[in-house]
Amino acid sequence: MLELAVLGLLHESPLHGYELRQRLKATLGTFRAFSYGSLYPTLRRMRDAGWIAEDEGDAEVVAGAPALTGRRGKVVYKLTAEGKEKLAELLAEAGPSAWEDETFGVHFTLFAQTDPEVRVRILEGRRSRLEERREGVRATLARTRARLDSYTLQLQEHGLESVDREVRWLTELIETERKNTPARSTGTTSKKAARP
Amino acid sequence: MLELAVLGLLHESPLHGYELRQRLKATLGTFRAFSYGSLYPTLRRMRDAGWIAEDEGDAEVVAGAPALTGRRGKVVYKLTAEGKEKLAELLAEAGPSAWEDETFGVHFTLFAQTDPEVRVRILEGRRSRLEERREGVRATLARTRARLDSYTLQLQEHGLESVDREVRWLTELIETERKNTPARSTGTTSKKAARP
DNA sequence: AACGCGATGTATCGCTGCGATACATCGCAG
DNA sequence: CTGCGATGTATCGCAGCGATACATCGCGTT
Repeated sequence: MLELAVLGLLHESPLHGYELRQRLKATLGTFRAFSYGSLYPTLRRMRDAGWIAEDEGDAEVVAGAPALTGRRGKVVYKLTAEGKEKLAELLAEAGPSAWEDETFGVHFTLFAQTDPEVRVRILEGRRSRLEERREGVRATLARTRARLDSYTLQLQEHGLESVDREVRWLTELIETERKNTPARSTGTTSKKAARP
Repeated sequence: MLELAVLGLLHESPLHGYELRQRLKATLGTFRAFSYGSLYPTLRRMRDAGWIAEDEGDAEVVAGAPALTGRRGKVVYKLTAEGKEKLAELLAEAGPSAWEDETFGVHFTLFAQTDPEVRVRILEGRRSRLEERREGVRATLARTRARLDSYTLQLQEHGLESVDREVRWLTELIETERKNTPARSTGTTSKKAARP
């Protein structure tokens, strides 16, 4: 899902690997880093897929002595038309893949570029996912509570509270979101709206 | 670090893969699952390394028709002497590897089997690690705040608060821990104590 | 003037773990 | 007697991480 993040970032301006990684750190914050070990291979894959292209141009600015081995200028990437299409497609994605732990954060940072309806759907999906998990854990916990030592119990408690906290956060966001949208009809509008 | 978790679980009683996984879910709770995709290969690796051994015995209880293809009874594993050694070694580990995101939870669930001094050291290490991360994010955030849209900002804020929360939790735990131990001298005892 | 160090920059390698999937058996409810 | 959900073992491809290597640039110190 690094792909989505990269696409989103490049949509604003062309960037090279290093910069991309800085931005990734800046936008994702506490959530993840996306090391170079994933970035560069992904960039290559995306280039091969035709979603992004190398935007040579200011390479000579840096290239003081480019004749060493096989040149070493910075490689600036920018979105292609296909890339933009792909981005739009991924941004419209409001299915389970969007509310998974690893993916949700990325989607969230791109909410400014996301359709309001999709935003709400992702937020709600994420919340259900979390609630499911919480109930699952609670159930297992109820069954096994007796067997567990106090440390493990404390960990469970803490984990459960964390989930609770995120659920509450999401709920607030959803309400704000609803308030800010023209409120198209009440409750579950549904009736689909361009599902791929 | 599934290895540590498995070692810790098997230290209490012999178990087979499926059961191991149930226990893993029960003890780790919200933190992770450890799918079969990691469990079984790990089990094999550990067996090959000599840390665990297959404890055949009640295989015939289940084996109604064992002659099918190449038998299919449950495989019960138990700790070997080497396994116990390895467990003790890993349990004494209080270095950076113990306070990483993925590892910390596992260490924590095994705290009942861990030396009190090591417990405190892990807790403190984890806290510093978190504080470092928080400051790092805060710094980047201060530098880039202006460029970020409100959604991204909210994500940052939420993430930061989560980290804060865990730091507070750890602080409480550390205090409790100190209170419960005979308090060997005051503050940073240090002077080392069997570092591998 | 020389030195080195930290930021910038691209890239690879091995490893851990995940999710999906396959397959087989058992006990039980309809 | 039929099928379904729990029990049980196992593999495959993939994403991402952390460590590492290497090269250049701008900077302040000595």
